[in-house]
Amino acid sequence: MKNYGNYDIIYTIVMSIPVGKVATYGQLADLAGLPGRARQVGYAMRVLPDESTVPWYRVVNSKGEISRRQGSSSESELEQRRLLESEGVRFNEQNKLSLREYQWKP
DNA sequence: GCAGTGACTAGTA
DNA sequence: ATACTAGCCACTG
Repeated sequence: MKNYGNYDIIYTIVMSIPVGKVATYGQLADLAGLPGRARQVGYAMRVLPDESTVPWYRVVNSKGEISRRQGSSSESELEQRRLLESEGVRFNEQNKLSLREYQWKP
């Protein structure tokens, strides 16, 4: 089995995001001691197994939008939005959320 | 080993 | 508001 690098640090930080809050890929990279490596955070989320308890859906991009996987249907995107809305996060008419309002500030 | 890819981002136009 | 760029670097074939 592959190691996929050591993403445990990233997963640990993601699991500490409070309910109803979000974090950006770049923010998580900084917190994990990997400044400028937001793409690695994205990869860490991509390889998460479905049965994982890591709240991947609380991770959004720097514009407050939900980032799309390659070739994804709109369903996974809607699922993420639905999970966030179930925690009280509200999206505007442009399918964006307010980082000023919801971004986690550790 | 090398080139292409990408749940990213800050900058520029 | 959109579009393109450079920088980023683990992973893949």
